[in-house]
Amino acid sequence: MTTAIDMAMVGALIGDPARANILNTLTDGRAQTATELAYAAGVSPQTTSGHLAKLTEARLLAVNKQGRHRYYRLASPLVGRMLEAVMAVAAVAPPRHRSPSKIDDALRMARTCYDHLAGRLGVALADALVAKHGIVLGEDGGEVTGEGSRILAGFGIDLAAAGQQRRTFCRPCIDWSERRPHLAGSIGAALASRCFELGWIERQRDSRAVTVTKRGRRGFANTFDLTLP
Amino acid sequence: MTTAIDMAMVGALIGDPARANILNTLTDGRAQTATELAYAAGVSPQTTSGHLAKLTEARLLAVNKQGRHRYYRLASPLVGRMLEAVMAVAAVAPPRHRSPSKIDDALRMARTCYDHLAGRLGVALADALVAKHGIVLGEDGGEVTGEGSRILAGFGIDLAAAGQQRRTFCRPCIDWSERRPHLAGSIGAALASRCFELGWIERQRDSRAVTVTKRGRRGFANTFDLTLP
DNA sequence: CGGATACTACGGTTTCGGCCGAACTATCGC
DNA sequence: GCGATAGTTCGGCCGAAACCGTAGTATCCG
Repeated sequence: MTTAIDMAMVGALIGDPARANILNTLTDGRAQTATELAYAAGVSPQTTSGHLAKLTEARLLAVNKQGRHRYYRLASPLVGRMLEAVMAVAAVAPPRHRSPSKIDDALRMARTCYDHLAGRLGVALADALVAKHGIVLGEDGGEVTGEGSRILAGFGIDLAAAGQQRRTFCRPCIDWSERRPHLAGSIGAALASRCFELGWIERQRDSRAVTVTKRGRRGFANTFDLTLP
Repeated sequence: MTTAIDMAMVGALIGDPARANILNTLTDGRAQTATELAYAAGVSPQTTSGHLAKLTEARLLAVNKQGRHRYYRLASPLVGRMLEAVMAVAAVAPPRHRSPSKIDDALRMARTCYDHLAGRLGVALADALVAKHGIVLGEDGGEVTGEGSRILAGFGIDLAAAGQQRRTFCRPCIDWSERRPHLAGSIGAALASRCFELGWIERQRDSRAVTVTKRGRRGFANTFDLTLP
């Protein structure tokens, strides 16, 4: 069964703590330099370099050379979805001593996950859309209703423009901090980018966390009946 | 980042060749005894026992004790989806010496993947439904059209009964042998079980492969305009 | 009860791979 | 050109874990 060997190879790549840290920090979709990743991984630059070489050779990462910097990023959305899936299992799997306080509060509140929103904000947004009957979410799929299209159009997301042939899809993604699904897929991505565009949320420096602005707080309340703590 | 450690733990579990073999043979959704898995893993029963214990403790597998046998199976669909995702990137990732002939022809032709159909049959079925405009498939989502509901109903799948509140969803799943999406999700599962029910396909002993019966060949041709080699 | 089968527990060996220190190459700013 | 920064390569050390042989427990069958 030659295919299982390939699976093992990918698993082993994820299976090292340093590499897992690297992959984890790259799940926000942005590219990072080798040095930044070394800091995130908690190992020396030399060691990090080796890890990055392996990950790149295996096509999990891609590199952009820019002057003396090398920007690493996830090679494809496929890799991002795989990491999501692994995280989902990891969140449920171990009965181990998990100290919930260890998870950064800001991250737990709101963060980006490749191209969409996660954390309490992401989950709350999904819940709000479900409550308004704008979307229907199941275990392994989701659907935008007619009402949902209307809501999203009102929010400034043009579903038709998003592609006549390439449909805009709605995919649930299990949130590892909240253990409940949030919105991924093209709908999730469109929602997130529209929120950035409106200035409702802003990326934090050196973190996957995002902060909800004052305007965003009002906006989420008005548009989605969503009250954030 | 305590969460990356959990991810690494899961990755390390997948990352051993013996364990990868075990997980891979369990992706067909059936339960297997420790001895059968030892054979599949290619290591001694003692070693296998240790691996199974680790996988079970991490909640990737679940056990059913029956007499002196222990039946191991994937602990949840979540684990199945994770393995699908890992396989998908493993299939794309390595430029390594991959000998395509090594993949068993029967497996390549048709097999089960947790609860749905994969291989050429699975991909062809998905293609046929797309061609008939019964479903729309994108990278990370799918949708059943009105025409699709009609086709499926004619095939004996009652979408309404499948759940009023729990909608029947359509999810693409990248096939590692064909490198193209086939149908997963509740639609994929319903299709597969209906095919078994009609006697169109049959499980092979000691393999994840399935064979298309004579009746199945006619049925696929008549119902889905699908000609199999 | 007694032998056979299914599985698990323990101990010792060996290999694999992560890690860092030191040294090397490439780019930037001056 | 020169020093500084970003990044990689090399070599040696060391710990974790996979593996099997042996031995032990549970279950089936006659």
